[in-house]
Amino acid sequence: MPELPEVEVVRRDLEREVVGKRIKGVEVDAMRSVRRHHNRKQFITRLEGKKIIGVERRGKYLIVRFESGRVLLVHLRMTGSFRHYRRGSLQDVPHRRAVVNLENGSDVAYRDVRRFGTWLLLEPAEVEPYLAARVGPEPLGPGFTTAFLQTRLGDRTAPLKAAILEQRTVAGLGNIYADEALWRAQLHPRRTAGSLTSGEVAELRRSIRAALRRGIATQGADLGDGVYASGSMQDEFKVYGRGGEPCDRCGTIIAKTQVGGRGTSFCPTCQAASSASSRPSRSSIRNSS
DNA sequence: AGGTGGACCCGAACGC
DNA sequence: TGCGTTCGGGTCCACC
Repeated sequence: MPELPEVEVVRRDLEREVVGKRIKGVEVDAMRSVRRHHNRKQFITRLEGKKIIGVERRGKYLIVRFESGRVLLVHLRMTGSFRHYRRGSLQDVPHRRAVVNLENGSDVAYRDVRRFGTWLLLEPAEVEPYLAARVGPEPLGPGFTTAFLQTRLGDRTAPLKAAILEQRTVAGLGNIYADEALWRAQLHPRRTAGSLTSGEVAELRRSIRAALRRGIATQGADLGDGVYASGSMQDEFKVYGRGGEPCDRCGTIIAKTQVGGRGTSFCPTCQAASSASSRPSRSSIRNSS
């Protein structure tokens, strides 16, 4: 599912294909978010003839900026994806929900099997307030400090994993990279968020950043399900989707459970519920024999 | 106020 | 084989 690394890969692709281009036409079919927030005809009219000057990202939101200052805010949710087609090669793929025709003759198609994805056209003054209400500092940016994370976890009683999944705490973190980050930090997903020592918070911050960076470096994860992103991160997962397999660090069988209503995979030994002292150290990483 | 669980959606995987 | 059921995932919202 697209989380920060996958969305960043999509952003880079889109940036390369659409920045500097002008929109000729837009087709929108069966998009709940457009019907809910806009008059469809007006939505299309507002995009036609407009020049795209940038594609940015905040958390999992894609920010398509126009010359006018208006912004198309796109959230892929679970199964949203974009694909760029050269002039005349546009295909009528299953679950295609929208197409943006560019003036150079190429097309950008939007696919979304489960139709959770959202497109929202915002006026210049609306963009920052909208995002500020929903997402915190970029975890790979300078604002994501240990002090910030400590404040967000505070004395909260929610499970640690639920706390870091909040987008105002860690913008762009989703279920997969949350599990991967907690494995790296050797923290139990059900630990009470407020129970972490400052050392553990610092390690958590490092682990979140490392997991996300690794995701970007591998061009994100490709989990099929109609998603076009084509990275190789799925081959490097330490816990996600690996329930029943041995932990790379200690050999214990990876457990699969529910935390905060979300499927959660973790190593019961490395990520013990308490007592950091008895856990395998980073230096005892197991050789694959 | 913080925490929890359901709704949204639909294909895949599973059970019988 | 074919049917029905369950699951999952990000975000919002209602409820406690």
